[in-house]
Amino acid sequence: MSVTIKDIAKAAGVSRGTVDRVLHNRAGVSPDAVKRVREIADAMGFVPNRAGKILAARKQPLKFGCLLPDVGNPFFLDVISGFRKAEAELADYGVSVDICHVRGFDSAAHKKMLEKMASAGYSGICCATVDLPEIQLAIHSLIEEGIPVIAVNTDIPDSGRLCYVGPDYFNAGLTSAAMVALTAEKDLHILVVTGSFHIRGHNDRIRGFFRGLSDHKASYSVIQTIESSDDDEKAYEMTKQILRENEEINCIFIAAAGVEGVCRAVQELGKNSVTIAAFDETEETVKYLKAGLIDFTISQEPELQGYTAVTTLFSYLMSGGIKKPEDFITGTIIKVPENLGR
Amino acid sequence: MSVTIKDIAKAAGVSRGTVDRVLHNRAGVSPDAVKRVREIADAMGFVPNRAGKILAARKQPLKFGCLLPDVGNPFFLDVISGFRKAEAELADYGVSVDICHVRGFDSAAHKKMLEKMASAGYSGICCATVDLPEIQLAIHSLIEEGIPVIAVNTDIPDSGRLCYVGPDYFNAGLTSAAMVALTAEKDLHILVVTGSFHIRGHNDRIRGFFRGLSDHKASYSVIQTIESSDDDEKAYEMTKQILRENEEINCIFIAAAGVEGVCRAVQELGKNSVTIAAFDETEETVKYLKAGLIDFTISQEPELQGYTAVTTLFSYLMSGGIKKPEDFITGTIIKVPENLGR
DNA sequence: TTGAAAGCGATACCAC
DNA sequence: GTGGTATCGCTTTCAA
Repeated sequence: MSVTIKDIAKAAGVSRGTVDRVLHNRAGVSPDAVKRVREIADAMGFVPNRAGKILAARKQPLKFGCLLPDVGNPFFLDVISGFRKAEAELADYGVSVDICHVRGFDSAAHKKMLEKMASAGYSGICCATVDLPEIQLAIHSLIEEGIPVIAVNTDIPDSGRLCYVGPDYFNAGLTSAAMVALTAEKDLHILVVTGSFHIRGHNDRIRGFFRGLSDHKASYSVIQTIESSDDDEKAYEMTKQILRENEEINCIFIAAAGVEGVCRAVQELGKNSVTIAAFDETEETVKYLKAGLIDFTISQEPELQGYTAVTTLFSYLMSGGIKKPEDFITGTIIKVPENLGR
Repeated sequence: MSVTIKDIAKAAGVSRGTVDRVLHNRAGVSPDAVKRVREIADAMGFVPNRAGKILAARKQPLKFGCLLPDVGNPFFLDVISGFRKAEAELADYGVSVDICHVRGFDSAAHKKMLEKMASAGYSGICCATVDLPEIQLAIHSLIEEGIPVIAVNTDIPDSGRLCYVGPDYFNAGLTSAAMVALTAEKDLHILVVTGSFHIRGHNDRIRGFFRGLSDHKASYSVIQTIESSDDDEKAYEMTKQILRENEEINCIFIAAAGVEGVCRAVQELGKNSVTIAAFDETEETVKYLKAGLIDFTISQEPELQGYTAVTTLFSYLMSGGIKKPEDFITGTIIKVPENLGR
């Protein structure tokens, strides 16, 4: 059996209350007692018992807030189900999770939501937001108010966030290139469709992709790079036009949403031999994978992201915020029709 | 806040002790009280609080036993690290895990170990063993003694085991075929190297593979099927000879261990254009993936298997063994050099 | 057949 | 500054 507060109290010749005060760096203990308790606790290798903590903590239940740019973006449904799974698992421990929805990636809207969340009484916050200076500042002030923040899906390194939980976008691009190199013709003429030139994840995927092609000594040329703004209609129109004007295109790299639009254009033009590289396991990518238009997609364990973010926040608070948790990088998952959904 | 035993006791006009007795189907309660408590508990939607249970349960700590055929088989190292991870996470809750090592798949040795484990005082057992009648019986008697058993990595359907935690071997074969179809030439001349003709997982992978090739309308012929007994030396000798005698072989499907031997033979003969399909992310497959001899391997989340088996057993016991947990099928994970280790 | 009470480990709060 | 004590939800034991 492991060491308890009671053991320490006895060994130090003080009461459990005093030990608790020392362990939580609370004022009102004589320097002498502080020193003795600290030493004994260290010597005995004290680790607080989670079950006991949790039970005692039920008097002040924990509420977490999760910010998501998910209105109109089905990808985040899986992240949400991860949040909910964690909430269900931690319900006994007095944890509840609020989801705060925002449409798109408008930084003003995100900032406003973060400010609103600051005064909602959350014990911790998970957010998938944009890495821009005003957001970094908003997160900074949350942290100064003592609310820990975890960056989910998109990192915000200079914000003081506790840690990052999400994919390695560069590696996903790299892996996509490996799959293209295995699959496709040697002479690639590529159309790149990105979501936004300003979102780092998209850029990292593209960088990774071309690095990967180089690593594989593939000969390739980029015919054009377009921005879909995650809008299928726009992606459709632009793709169709560009494919008409550039017969030689034999590979389309879709760094973000817009899959439906691109695929529709390809299908209508009957260009079935074009290799399409996509990301994530959404309704659209699944549809076109099954249809055989897309050969593979690279996914990123979205549900695990949501789940891990919440449980990490909980563990952090339960351990008294001693040490910052490590970043959690989710897998680079290759999906072909055969292993969809598993 | 949720319903507690105290709430029920008050509502039913009995003591907490009586409620507890009813909830655990213990004798010594008047039929009248039983009925009332049951009804009220149901009506109020009582769900026992894990933290409370765990804390009270510390007086009788839980010990789990895990049977593994891992002596000489590096694949199981990852499964073990999953067991250890779960143990560390549940240490606060009084859980400890013993690993019982067995060499190979000799059913007599497995049976003996299971019998030994029966009298070691375990509250639950996880086992990766062989699906043979004598083992089924041994597991049956464990269960009759009230020790729940979870099958890890290899299912033993007719044993009364609580559930199965492991991969879908057939799907792994199917997915392997899809990768070969993407990668390789159209006219396949295949050498199949299996571990044992008697292990279902290996057979399922092979079945899945050929089903997948058919689905992809690949034209193929099987030149030969050999049994490596997970022995690299044997695999090396046989592969070398067969490759010499059958120049046309352009694809080797390795359903189990023996990767090192096969690859060495291929390398020595300079047959670098042969497509090799392998399984798992072991030291050997990683080595030959990086060397470019293997294009891809299909992995199965071994660590997650170990982790899930133990946590599932724990949850089951903590919930009072109310309902059998669901099977947990781990992912069919495609690994290329780029996404190794993530 | 039942109730009351003593824990499990950590925390909060009220006395002194 | 400090000790004592009630509490979180559940289990177990001892009396009655």
